[in-house]
Amino acid sequence: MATRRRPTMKDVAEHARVSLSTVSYVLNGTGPVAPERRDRVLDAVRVLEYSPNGSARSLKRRRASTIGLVVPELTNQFFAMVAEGVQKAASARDVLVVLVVPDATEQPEEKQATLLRSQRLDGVVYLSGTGSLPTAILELQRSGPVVLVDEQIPGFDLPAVVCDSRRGAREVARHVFEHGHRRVAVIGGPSALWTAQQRLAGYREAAAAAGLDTDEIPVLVGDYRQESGARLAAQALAGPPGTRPTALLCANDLMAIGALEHCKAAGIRVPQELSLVGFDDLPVSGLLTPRLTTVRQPAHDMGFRAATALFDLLEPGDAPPGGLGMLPATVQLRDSVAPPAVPG
Amino acid sequence: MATRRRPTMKDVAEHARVSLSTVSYVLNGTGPVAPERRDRVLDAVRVLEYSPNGSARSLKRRRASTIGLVVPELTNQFFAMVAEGVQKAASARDVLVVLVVPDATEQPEEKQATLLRSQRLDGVVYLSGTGSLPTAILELQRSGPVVLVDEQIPGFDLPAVVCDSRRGAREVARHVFEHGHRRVAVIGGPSALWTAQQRLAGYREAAAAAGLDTDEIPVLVGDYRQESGARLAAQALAGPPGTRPTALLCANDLMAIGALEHCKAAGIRVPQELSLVGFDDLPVSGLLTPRLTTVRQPAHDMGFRAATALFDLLEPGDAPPGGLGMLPATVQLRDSVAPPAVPG
DNA sequence: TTGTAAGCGTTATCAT
DNA sequence: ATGATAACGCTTACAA
Repeated sequence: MATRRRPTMKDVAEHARVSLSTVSYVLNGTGPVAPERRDRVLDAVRVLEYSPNGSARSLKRRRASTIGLVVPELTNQFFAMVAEGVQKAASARDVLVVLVVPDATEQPEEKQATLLRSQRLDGVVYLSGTGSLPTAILELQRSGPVVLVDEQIPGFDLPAVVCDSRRGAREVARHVFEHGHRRVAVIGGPSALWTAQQRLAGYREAAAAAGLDTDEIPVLVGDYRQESGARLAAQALAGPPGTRPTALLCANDLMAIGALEHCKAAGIRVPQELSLVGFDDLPVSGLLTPRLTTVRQPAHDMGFRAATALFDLLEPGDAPPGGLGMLPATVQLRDSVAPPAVPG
Repeated sequence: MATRRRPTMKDVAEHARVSLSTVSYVLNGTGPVAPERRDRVLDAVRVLEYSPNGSARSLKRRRASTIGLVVPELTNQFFAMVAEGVQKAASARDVLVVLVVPDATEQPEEKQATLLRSQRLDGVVYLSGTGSLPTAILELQRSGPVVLVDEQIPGFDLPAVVCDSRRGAREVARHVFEHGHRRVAVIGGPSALWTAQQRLAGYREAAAAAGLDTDEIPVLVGDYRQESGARLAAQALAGPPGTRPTALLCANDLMAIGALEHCKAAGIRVPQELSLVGFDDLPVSGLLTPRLTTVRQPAHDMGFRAATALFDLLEPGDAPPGGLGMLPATVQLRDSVAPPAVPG
């Protein structure tokens, strides 16, 4: 059987015995069309199973109705939740979402910028997540609208949707100090990342409020991945029980999970011998033993808002591009924090 | 500042003082161009920061260099892993991946088919995952190439990448029976799904081999979600300890996790009082207490292969479209299985 | 080796 | 209310 050519508007026009423009008017609801003729067109569309060619539309309209979503990985559930939020907002507007996962093995920024410049993407929701230099984002931003999620660049105020990491970190740390911990260590995120800085600042504020010397608190720098959590926990807990930290403040759940795994392997009981807190509230965190005390980020909502902000940027006049305030990060009290074995 | 129009090939041609086609030849490596002129073109491209308009290309080439990935949700890590595999294969070919997450609240099949027909997508990798009628997929398939993942439609042999669920299920169940369990219950997946059927069949084979009457084994039908696992576990374990099952065969990890949560809440110790197995080997499963005995599906690889198969379908002649054999599913022995408290 | 010109399938402007 | 017709930016015969 010969595979038939897909019908074009021309075919529809001929079938309905009207002109090309009439078909276009009907399809887009622009321009007036006599009821009888519009029915003929609609019929033809149905009969021929016509559907408009997206590439031609994009070319003519100068808009792809597609946005990009840059995430470092999908298996991190936080990113997955953000992605679902983005997808939901886009779907409501009949906009496609292209998944961009920068290959770790290459310099991805140039490729992304090219992609954005190629007009196949109208804009980008960007979640650097791990590492990635701020300057690269600035470069990207020259090619088209970019909205940052879970990230911010202090000097330049790019649109960004973040939550109040500093406050969340401060509160969860306060909870730890209120249990009487005095020797704590921080397992932080990549120091280039805004979230890592904010969380560290939050921890320090809480420590200061608890009367500790913040300079005395060891800060081990991880990369937000589970493995680094395990490795750094091992490092932090190397000393004898009497001198090592009684609590670990982990800048995200993944590293807290790594730390917890280390403790299990090393026979350190949590929370009896060591208290542990994370950040993100991944779905898994409530399933661990002990259930992890952490800070919830409204991931889905963040993604949704970021996409919404991007759309506002793309069609000015619709709504003010503002409104990307700071979302709340809420402490989830669970079982991984207890008073230190030896108070003081 | 006035925002400057993006450069087109025409601009490049003028800047380089060559014709349009010469630029095209250089950019696509088609047609011979004198070294000196090619440099002029490349220079112009750099100076003007030109990058080709993707929509125009797609229109002319009749190919969007974009595929769709249909997944029910991203927060399920199995799907996320598949997605990463798809993304990786696509990225290697400079093909974009559009994320399609069917909204549960509407009939998505028609929308997807329209999308595929609109030529914005060259093909689709389809993971129904939960529910979704096979017939809908057949309909979709009329609009363009579709490769199924983790799913199969018995009658019609659509290209599909699956792993050997039946064998995996049989082996993990055998492991349970070898511990001496006689009273077991199955928490199965949606009966319309191939994977659910296969796993159930595997469990039954193992039961038969262990000398049990397969008709005696209660099968509770879940939906592959955590909540249904919890609910069905409660139902299965409602009886007194002497008569209720001593082991639960769960058709996926999510339901096993739900079952485990129920047991914790109900004070049933796993594996001492109840053995539990899952299927999928989600990253979280090894972090649970007890660590979940389950069957690993090579999710990433499945996604990668599915995408690869789709590309083969799209450019015939490159490689034979075959090769989507059945991948192995391997049992992961961990801590959630133990002999029943009261043997026999 | 280089250039001209005819589409690709839409949308939008302008007459009618 | 309807219909020619000119773009949109690119690829590709075909001509030179």
